Amino acid sequence: MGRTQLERKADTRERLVRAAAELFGSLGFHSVSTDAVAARADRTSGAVYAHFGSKQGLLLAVLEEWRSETAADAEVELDAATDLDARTEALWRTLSSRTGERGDAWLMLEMELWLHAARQPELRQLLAERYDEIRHEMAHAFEEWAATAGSSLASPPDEMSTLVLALLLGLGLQRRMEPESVSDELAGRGIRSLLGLGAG
Amino acid sequence: MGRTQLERKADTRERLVRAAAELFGSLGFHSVSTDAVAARADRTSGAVYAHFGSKQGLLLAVLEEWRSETAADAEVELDAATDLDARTEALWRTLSSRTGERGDAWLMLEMELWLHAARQPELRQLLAERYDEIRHEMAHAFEEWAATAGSSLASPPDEMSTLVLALLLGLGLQRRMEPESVSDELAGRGIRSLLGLGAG
DNA sequence: GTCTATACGACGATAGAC
DNA sequence: GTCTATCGTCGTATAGAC
Repeated sequence: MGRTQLERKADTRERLVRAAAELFGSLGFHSVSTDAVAARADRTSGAVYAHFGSKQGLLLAVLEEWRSETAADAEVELDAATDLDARTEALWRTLSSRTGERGDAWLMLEMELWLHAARQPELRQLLAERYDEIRHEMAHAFEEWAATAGSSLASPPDEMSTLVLALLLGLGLQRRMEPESVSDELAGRGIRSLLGLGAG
Repeated sequence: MGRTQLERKADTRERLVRAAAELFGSLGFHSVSTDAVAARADRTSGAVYAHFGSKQGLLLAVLEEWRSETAADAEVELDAATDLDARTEALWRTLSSRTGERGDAWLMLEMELWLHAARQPELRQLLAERYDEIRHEMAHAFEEWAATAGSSLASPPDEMSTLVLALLLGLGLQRRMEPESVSDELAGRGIRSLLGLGAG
C-alpha cells in the first residue's frame, strides 16, 4: 500500500518520542544516550537524527507531546470537578503530582527542560509560550469558578494564574524531596487563599 | 611555618568550590568538566579528587557553601525591613531573584541540585533538610510579623512557610522564562495573601 | 528512512613522582 | 596534597550502503 511507509514513519517517530520521554524522565537527559533511546524504541540511533536532527531536537519533540497531553488531561479533570475543593484538588493533581504509569517523571522532565531553556534563548521562548498557555487556561477556569460561586476575583485572572502556577510548581518541588511536607489538603488550601475564594 | 600547608589546603578548597559554583551555575553541571573547574581555580583535576572524591562530591560542597551564605543574607535583609511590604519584598529578593555578581545562577544551581537529588536518596535527604531549615527560619519570621502586626496567623507557621517557599520558587521559575510575567509587586501580593495579612 | 560502522572528541578517574 | 600523564570509556554525530 502507498501509505505503509508513511505509517511506518509516524510509528517510528512515536516510538522514539515515547522512549525518550520515559528514559529522559526517569534517568535524566544527560544520562541517556541516543543509542539507549533508539534501542528502547527498537530502532537505531540513525533514526533519531533522521527524524529530529539532534538529541535536543528529540527533547523538544517530547515537550510538544507532553504539552498537548497535559492540556487534555487537565480539561478532563477539571470538567469532572464540581465544587471548589474538588477543583483545586484536581488542579493540584493534574499539574504537580501525577502518578501512575508515568510516575512522577513529569516534574523532573519539566525541570530538565527548564534548565536547558534557561541557557538557550530559542528554547526559553518556547517554554515561555508553554507557561503562557497554561496560565491562560487556568485564568479562564478561575473566572468561571468565581462566576458560579457568585463572587468575583480579587485580582486580574492572569495574575492569579501566575501565582497559582508558581504555587503548584513549588509545592511539587518540595513534595519530591519530602512528601510529608506537602499534603493534598495543604495544597488546596494554598490555592484557595491565593484565589481569595477560600473559607476566609 | 607549621600552618602554611593547612592554609594552602583550605585555600585550594575554597578556590575549587568558588570556581565550581561559578561554572556549574552559569554553564550547568554536565557541561563543565573537572578539568575546567580545576583550571579556573589554578589547580589541576587531581586536586578535585583529593578534596572531594568525585565530581559530585564537589557539587555537594558547593551546596553547603551556598546554604550558609543564603541563610546569612536572608537574615540581614529581613532584619533591615520594618513593615510588611518591605519584608515580603526582601523575602522575594533574597530567595528568588538575586542579582549582582552571582547573577541568577542561584536558581539554576538550585534546580540542578534538585534534579540530582530527585534521583539519589542520600542527596535527597540532604536537600530535604535544607528545605526544612529554610522553612523553619521563615516560619519563625512569620510569627514575629504577625505579633508586631497585632494579628495572628490563619494557619500553622510551618504550613505557611511551605506555601510561601513554594510560591517563591515557582515565581522564580516563571520569571526566568518570562521576566515580565512576574513583577516584584505581584510577588509581594502573593505572599501577603498566603499569609492572610494582606490589605484584604 | 533506516541500518552498520566508525570518526572524533571529551570526560571521569587513576597511577605514580614529588 | 598536588602535579603530570594517561587509560579506558562513552557519547554525539556522520558516512555510505540498502
